[in-house]
Amino acid sequence: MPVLNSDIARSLEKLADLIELEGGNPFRIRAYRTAARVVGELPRNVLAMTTAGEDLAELPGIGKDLAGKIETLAETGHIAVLDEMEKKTPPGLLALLDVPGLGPKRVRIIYDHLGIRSLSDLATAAKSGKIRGLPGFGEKTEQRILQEAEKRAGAAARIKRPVAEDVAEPLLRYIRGAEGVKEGAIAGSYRRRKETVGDLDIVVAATRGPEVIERFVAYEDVAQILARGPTRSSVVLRNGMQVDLRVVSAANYGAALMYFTGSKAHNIALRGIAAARGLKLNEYGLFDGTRRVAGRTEEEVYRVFALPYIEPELREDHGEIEAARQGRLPHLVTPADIRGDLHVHTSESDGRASLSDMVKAARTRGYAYMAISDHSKRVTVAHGLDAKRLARQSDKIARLNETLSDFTVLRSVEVDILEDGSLDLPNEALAGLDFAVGAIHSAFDLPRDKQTSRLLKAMDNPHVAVLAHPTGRLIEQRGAYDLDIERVLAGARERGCALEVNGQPDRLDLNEWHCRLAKEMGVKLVLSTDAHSVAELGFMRYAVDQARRGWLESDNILNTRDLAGFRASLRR
DNA sequence: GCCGTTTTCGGCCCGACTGTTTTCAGTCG
Repeated sequence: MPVLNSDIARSLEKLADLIELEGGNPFRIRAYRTAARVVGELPRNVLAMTTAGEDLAELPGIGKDLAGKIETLAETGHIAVLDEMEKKTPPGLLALLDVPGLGPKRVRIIYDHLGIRSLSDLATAAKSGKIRGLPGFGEKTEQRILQEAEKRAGAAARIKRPVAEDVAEPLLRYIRGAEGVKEGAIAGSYRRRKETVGDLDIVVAATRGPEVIERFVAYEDVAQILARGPTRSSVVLRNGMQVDLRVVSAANYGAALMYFTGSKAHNIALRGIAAARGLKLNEYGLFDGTRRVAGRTEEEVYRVFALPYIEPELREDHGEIEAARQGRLPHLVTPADIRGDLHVHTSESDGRASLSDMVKAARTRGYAYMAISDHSKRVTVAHGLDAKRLARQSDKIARLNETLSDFTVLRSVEVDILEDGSLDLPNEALAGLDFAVGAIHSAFDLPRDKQTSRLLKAMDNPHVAVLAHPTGRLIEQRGAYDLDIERVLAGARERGCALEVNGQPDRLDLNEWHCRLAKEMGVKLVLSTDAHSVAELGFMRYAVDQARRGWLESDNILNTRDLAGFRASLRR
């Protein structure tokens, strides 16, 4: 099995944990963690990069030493220093670090004094009251540890956007109802519009902090209060989500919003800029000594740095600061730019709404066009269409179009790509359509070469104008199928085939990195919902989010064009 | 271990909350 970037990142992270347990140099530890993050976020496989002769030491935060270690990890999956440290440390000890409230220092103390080396050891010791006597520990800490150890800490999965929104928006409205609240927002990865959210960070500008906190912890959905101070509080909701609230004054609001929007890496980079100018940036503002020079709005802070406003979706320390400095930040696509949906199902296959209902809903959304792309026959569970039924649907669409003056229904199909790369419908059937969307729904586990060729071969067919959910991943459920994404992207560009950014919250496929890579390579993209109901047409927003995180501009996306422009840009 | 608009050595982001202390370390974000 090839060593994935995520494997390398995990090894580096583990090494950092182990060094921390040993009480090693905190800055060395940070260097390993930074490197883990950088490698984990790389769009391309490390081995592919080094094979192509690229120097890893040119990556930010990675020097000569780490470049060597990373390369060794990529080639062998091992490095000596990690193997040695793992031998010295009981394997269960690292799991203790995942217990909230236990950091390296306390784990060390527990291990040194009591010989505890696993979660179950920990729970037993806590139950028999052995923890409370340790230096720096007390009764409360012991109780908390017991609770967390029994809960098997750190198991909380990340939450997908629709669920997060259902929880977050009512809660924010509730908090804003507190007296003296001037402004409020959900910050964190939620505001950066990441595909999943770990917890919620809420920032509020208010005159009286304690009253806002009081209202917050009294929210009916709160199951547990983790912390409550005059300006800050954390709770766990009944569904297990953690929510952190921070109350600041209106004069600090911009700085606080910025601070809690993150990402952490973006913030650290900004603070570096501040330090270089003799300034200090924190959640209360940007300071020159004790004098506040900015902080009411985010724009103000960026302005002092001589930077344009950086959209939250870009704040990942993935080059956005450099781009801002050079005045080449992308002009990100917005929902209003989208003129039509290109991947929509009806009750003819596995959709839940009729053709006319879907069309009506699309017109209500202000679209100029929409492509109907039901499944093809191979996908039997979805009642996929054969050539005959597809032709009948085309006729129906043609008749429907005659009744519409300001809207066009395009004839398409989500044609199944078979294991050998051939298509599930004959060319004659596809020729009667405006275009076809190709997609894989079977044989996910082909070896990389075969899977890649399969997709390339499917795109050889000139009717296939769009490749839907190109990597097949399902968030938190199933990884992408093994494929050479760069070959697929290059192949799509050569053939003039567009790749889809699928807005289903379980898919969001292509992902943000692929979007960015596609843009750099000049591959055309489309944003689609893959809607199976009227409501799911709203998933366009998630596709736009993903596109924005991938630095896409409306020019990179075909369905931002009017119908004539869109038709002209489709491959022939 | 990384890095350079003071620097190739000496720094490295910063503050709130908790629980344990009796002035602060540890943890978290």
